[in-house]
Amino acid sequence: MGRSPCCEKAHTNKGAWTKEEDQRLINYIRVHGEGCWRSLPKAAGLLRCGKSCRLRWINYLRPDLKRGNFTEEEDELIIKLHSLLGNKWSLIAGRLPGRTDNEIKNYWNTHIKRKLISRGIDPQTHRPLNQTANTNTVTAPTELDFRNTPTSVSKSSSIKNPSLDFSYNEFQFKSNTDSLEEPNCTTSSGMTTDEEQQEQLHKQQQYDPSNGQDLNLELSIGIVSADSSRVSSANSAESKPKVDNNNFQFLEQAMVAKAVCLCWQLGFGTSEICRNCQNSNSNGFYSYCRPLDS
DNA sequence: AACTCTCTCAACCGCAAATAT
DNA sequence: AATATTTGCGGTTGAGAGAGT
Repeated sequence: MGRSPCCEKAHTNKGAWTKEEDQRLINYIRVHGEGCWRSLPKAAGLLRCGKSCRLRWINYLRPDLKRGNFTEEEDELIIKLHSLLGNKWSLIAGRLPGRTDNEIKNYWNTHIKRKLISRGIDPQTHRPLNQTANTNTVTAPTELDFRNTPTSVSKSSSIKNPSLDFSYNEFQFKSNTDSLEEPNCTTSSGMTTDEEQQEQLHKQQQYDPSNGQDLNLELSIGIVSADSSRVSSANSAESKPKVDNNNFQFLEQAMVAKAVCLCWQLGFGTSEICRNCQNSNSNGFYSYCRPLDS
């Protein structure tokens, strides 16, 4: 038996949204909040399917959206994140406050791809174009590389290697429940997590997948155990900490659980997570760090 | 002015994961 | 545990705008 349609297509509008529809949606969400997208259209008096409402809100109507062109800094960050994560647009968007996955995806396809090609870099592999024919040679010091992995593969491919490096990140994960231990616990490698992070940082500095460019991603991810309320309820990471080795989200959970603010690691500011990192977004990740005085 | 081509981006679609029953 | 339902994601499409002829 196939899936039932998400809505009664015969009685729903499609295509561009009118101002009146936008206003109805905004008004409804102002009063009732986000969520329950399935029932929202009827409740809000909209002849749209729930998915359409959700998309319209997330990509266009949300008040915290940043409008306008991408900055050079955002360009570079997207490139770096794409080299790390591949086409994980929602994860990339999680690092760019006010930007949506759809927006970044479009921007990537229309601008950044071309930009990289003009630099002589293959936008899929992030390697020089004349080397992409030989990309079977794995040069990264990693056992799992998510870059350019089709969704179906990354979601279904087994993370069976017991010693899992999350490539290019300063954090190393093990694909067992130890990965969710508290900081300072000794891991299977015999080092404390702090030591591992130091070493991973060192590795990161040594290895550069983007052709000699600095790959300090300036990523920062909050310690979920310190205050799990910071993590959005939309993210099931904290509410269902089950470990699914076949699921990419396991890595997200592990990242959230184990990683710490890089600013903090590097000794910027105080002994606490910087305030940029405290602004968790809907993915449950914290914003990437900007300089504290920006 | 009229037509064609190219580009952009909002929106749709199908699928899979997550959640509910 | 099995099935149904909802949500979220990534790929793709197509309408509209702008540029070129």
